[in-house]
Amino acid sequence: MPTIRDVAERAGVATMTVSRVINNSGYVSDATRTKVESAIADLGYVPNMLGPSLRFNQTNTLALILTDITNPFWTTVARGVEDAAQEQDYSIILCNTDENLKKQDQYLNMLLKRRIDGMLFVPADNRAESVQLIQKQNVGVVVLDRSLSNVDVDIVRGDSFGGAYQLAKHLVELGHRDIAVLSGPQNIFTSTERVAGFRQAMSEAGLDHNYENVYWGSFRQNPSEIAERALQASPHPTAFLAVNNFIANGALQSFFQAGLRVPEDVSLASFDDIPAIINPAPFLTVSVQPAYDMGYQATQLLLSRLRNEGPEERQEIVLPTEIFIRQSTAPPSAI
Amino acid sequence: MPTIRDVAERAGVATMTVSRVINNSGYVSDATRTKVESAIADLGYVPNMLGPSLRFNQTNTLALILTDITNPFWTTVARGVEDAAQEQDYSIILCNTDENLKKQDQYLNMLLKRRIDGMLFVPADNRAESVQLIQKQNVGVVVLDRSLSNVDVDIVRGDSFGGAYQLAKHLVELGHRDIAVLSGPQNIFTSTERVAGFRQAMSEAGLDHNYENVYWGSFRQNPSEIAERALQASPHPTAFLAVNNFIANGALQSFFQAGLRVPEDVSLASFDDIPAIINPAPFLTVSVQPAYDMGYQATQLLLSRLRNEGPEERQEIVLPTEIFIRQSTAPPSAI
DNA sequence: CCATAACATGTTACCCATAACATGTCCCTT
DNA sequence: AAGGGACATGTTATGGGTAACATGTTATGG
Repeated sequence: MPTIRDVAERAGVATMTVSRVINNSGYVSDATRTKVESAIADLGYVPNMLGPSLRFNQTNTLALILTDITNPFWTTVARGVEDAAQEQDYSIILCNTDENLKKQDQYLNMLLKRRIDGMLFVPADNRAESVQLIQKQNVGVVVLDRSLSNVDVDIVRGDSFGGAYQLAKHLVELGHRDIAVLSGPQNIFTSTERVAGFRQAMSEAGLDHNYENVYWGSFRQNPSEIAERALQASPHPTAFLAVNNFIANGALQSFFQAGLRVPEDVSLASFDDIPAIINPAPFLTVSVQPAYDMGYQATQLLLSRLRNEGPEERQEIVLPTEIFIRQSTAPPSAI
Repeated sequence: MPTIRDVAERAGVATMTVSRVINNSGYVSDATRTKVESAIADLGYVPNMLGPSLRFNQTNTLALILTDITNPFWTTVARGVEDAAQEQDYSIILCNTDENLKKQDQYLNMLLKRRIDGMLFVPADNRAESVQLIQKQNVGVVVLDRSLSNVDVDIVRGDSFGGAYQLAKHLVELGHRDIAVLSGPQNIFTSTERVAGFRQAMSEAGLDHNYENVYWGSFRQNPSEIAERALQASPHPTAFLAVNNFIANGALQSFFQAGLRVPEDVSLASFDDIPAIINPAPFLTVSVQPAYDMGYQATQLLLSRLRNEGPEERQEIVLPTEIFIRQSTAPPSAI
């Protein structure tokens, strides 16, 4: 691999002059520039970013730490992140934690050793420690999708409360009285927040007796298990609010196995859409978060922080959700 | 940020001793180890990988350059790549080229400047130049999904020919005679290879007169346009073989707009599946490539190359596809 | 014609961790 | 008792680029 020294030697100039040519900085005469450029071309020289990275402690690299890129919601977020980063000449290192704290900590350590400039971070739990660890190392961080209390950190997330409220209200207005929530873990913000939105809608509808109708579970392993549990109630609920798309699809499977038709026998509403190009015939009534924007805006915020620009105080940007009423929800059947 | 020197000073030892403690290399007495470890903890020291990276020209970083992570096929590949990389302590930089050569070249340049150790590369065209550029810079590369002629490079891909052959044969066996291929660009291997598999099946069935029934288009912009063109033939084909999932979904949309039912009026077969967790009620007859394995195996091959292990000669690993016959294909209706 | 600015190029120090080598101690073996 | 291996720690050079500073040249204007 040729270095800037090899180029300088071949062109008969100092390395600094080569550097000026490469970065278009300072004064360089046309004759020198030409000489240097042809030396670069002859040698096939490619500058080594590691030098300046080490010297100035700037790697132009961000990390995106999320639970699982396999979920189309996160895929779309990732695309927003990547696009925003690319516009400003930053690279993205991708990390899947699978909601696994050990894996997450491993990744965080590795990223800190790499001296990445910032992280877009979907924490696997609601502790403050991980974020504080990052901040202590002077690495920028914006938390995605989930809110954390007691931490002074920028957050970009969807309106989980409002989305769940709208979906629950929609089910109530269809005439459902016995509605259950199929939720994720209790220590994850989106789970609890969506449950809270549901409860608010139920309270307002005077259905407080169903306030506790919440089945907690996992976002990942065996997503149909949650719905199976909920179906054991007798009579089973007539409507279900799934807290994310994986849980909704798991529920669909267990409804199918129980011989229940959607929406004739049970209604199902959920969060997050599948892009039309993947699913051309969408069926589920959903509350959709602006996933791409979430990634894009969070990255812009992070990059502005790295430039010491942007708002003084910490931001908690809550993006509005949009409800799409489709075929999976209908009035309850007369018993 | 504390450096190894700060730790050494605080522990009253040489930096080299600290290095030995961190990397568990060489001899260190227990007493010294304890001193150093508490100094590390006190200072919150995190080693800076950039030093050794610069010194030894090894970044423990790979890049995954693909067309669009938004496509679940690529998402799954990406997951395989990431898992394999993580097992061996490598990070993945994600790049979406959108099949855009200019964007691709930009990324390649940026990655070379970063001195990444290797690339998993889905080339946006079938030229040899891009791969040669990478190889000239002494960066490992494994080409994914697409074959390139005239380049000495490892390739891991699915059996596009065989998959298309199987799907076409399936349509023929159902009784279809007028079958069209909805294809991608002519300069992309998977397009041409799948068209070739289709033609082989048609030839064997004595349907050579339909040999040219191929509609070329784009993988990305306006995926329903290809099917629209194909429908203008009169009579229109009774069966369609879409060359990837995006094109298939675009076709479904244009069939719907034309008032054609699938499979009653037209049959549709395609490539690549949507994971069950995303689409619990799969409808399309598809030829499925082992996407996760493709990513996983390619990464393992790349990493073995970086260690100067693995097979002597270049590998072209062709992974078998599996056909899933579902509701989107049926015998042609009597006219 | 000289002071000064603009132009042009060069020199040096620095970032951080570690391989390679150097030095020294202690204990065991013959 | 001497020699040698295992143990323990330290010193130095290295990698590639550029900010900061230094030096020299040419053009401009009063």
